[in-house]
Amino acid sequence: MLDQKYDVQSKQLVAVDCSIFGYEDGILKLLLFHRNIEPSRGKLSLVGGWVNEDESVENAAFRVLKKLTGLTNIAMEQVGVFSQPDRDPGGRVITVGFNALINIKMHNKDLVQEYGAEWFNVSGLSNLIFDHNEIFEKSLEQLRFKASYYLVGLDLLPEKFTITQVRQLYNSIFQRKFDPGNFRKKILSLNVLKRLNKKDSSESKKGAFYYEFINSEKMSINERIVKI
Amino acid sequence: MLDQKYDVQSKQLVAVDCSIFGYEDGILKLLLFHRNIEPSRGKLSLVGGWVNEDESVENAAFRVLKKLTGLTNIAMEQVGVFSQPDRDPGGRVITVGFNALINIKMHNKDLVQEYGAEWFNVSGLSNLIFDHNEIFEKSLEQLRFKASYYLVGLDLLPEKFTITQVRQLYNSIFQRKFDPGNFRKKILSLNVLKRLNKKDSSESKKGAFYYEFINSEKMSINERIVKI
DNA sequence: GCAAAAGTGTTCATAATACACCCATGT
DNA sequence: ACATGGGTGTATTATGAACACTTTTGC
Repeated sequence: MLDQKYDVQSKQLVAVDCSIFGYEDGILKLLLFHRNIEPSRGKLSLVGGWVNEDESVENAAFRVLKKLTGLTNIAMEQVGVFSQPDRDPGGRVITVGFNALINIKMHNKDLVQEYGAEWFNVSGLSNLIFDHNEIFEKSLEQLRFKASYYLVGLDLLPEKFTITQVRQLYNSIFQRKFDPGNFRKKILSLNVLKRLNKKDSSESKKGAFYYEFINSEKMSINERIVKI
Repeated sequence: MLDQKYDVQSKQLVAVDCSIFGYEDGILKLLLFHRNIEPSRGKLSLVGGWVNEDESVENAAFRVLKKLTGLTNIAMEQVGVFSQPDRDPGGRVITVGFNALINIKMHNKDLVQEYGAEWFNVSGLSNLIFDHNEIFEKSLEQLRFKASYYLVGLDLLPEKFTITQVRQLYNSIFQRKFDPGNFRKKILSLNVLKRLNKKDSSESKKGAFYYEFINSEKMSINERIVKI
């Protein structure tokens, strides 16, 4: 700080707002809830919560995610700070956007229902409250960016999965169709998947080999997966 | 927010800390100042300031930059939120890191001196207060990342500059030596520079053509400049 | 003439993309 | 037998990196 003392500064309300992405039936979805406090009661909102004095913003984000889905140990990432003084008509709130990508099948549906939350298809979302559209757009952009460099979301798929399933996940994230042959070659060239001897015959007559993840550590930012 | 009311939440001190990078004599530098309040009075610190209730964090960052350098209209970018409860021994402060890249020759040296600030070579910096080392490391990483996709810092150079000058700037940002031939070809292939008819003869006997920037708008993220 | 920076050209390896084509099998 | 998704191979093009080589001119 340039010169002012700590005790004469104005304090602010600080919150987190989480873009919780989920994947189910080949579709990328976002968890939203019907806001139950004024202002804008009943309208759609990202999942958020206040930041307490004795915790980091990351901790607040994890707390919010757990409260709504029951999930812990999910990677979350900062998206950015949103702090226009008038962004929340209810008062001055500085919010930190966070991203999470979860397996819809794994979360606690009772909690989601209790809070009036719902999963929405990400394509076409545009009527959230406040500046939540902006936060969501930036979150999606960041998810795509990350997915272009890292193999994301393997924990969203079953333990054993086919390359086609990975491709469908990527199709849903990027809203485009990747070439089956090229995508397969690219993913396998990363050397992070191990082919099993079992086959999945539910999607094709020939059957597709199952793969599993070896480990996550050493994927570098140089190994670009898809070009965006 | 999931359910709590606005008026019972705890408010926090919010600050910005800016990594102000400068370029001079072929060297990348960082503006730091000797902190003049307790705790840690006298130790080296990033340039920071408090966020007021009626402004965005971006506004606070611009305000701080102007206060210390006199400069306005400088692009600044969020680096991230740093919010460990104990990060500042003086009390709970949530800080937002910001980046700026300025031309050292253009700033107001009197202001810098008045606040006890100094320019330090970025290579080897490691003894800042609190978590400022972490903020600085992330800032430098972000600067490099951005410079790998966009032609940054052209306003740091004279109006008319040689390709060699651009390369030296990049050498200083990445702390490595780019191949003169390849760098030249890559930069010129972006089609954002226009060759002038004048030559600079101060650096070589043959003389090097001056170039100037055409415009900044349409550089896309696909046009990678250097691989990191 | 020579050193030194400016600038051009060549080669090699790698990677993205498009797309042809074979494989296996349930119906 | 044939349609369908699985999987492989190939041609094309673009790009990065290494580096040889040519140009210019002050000394």
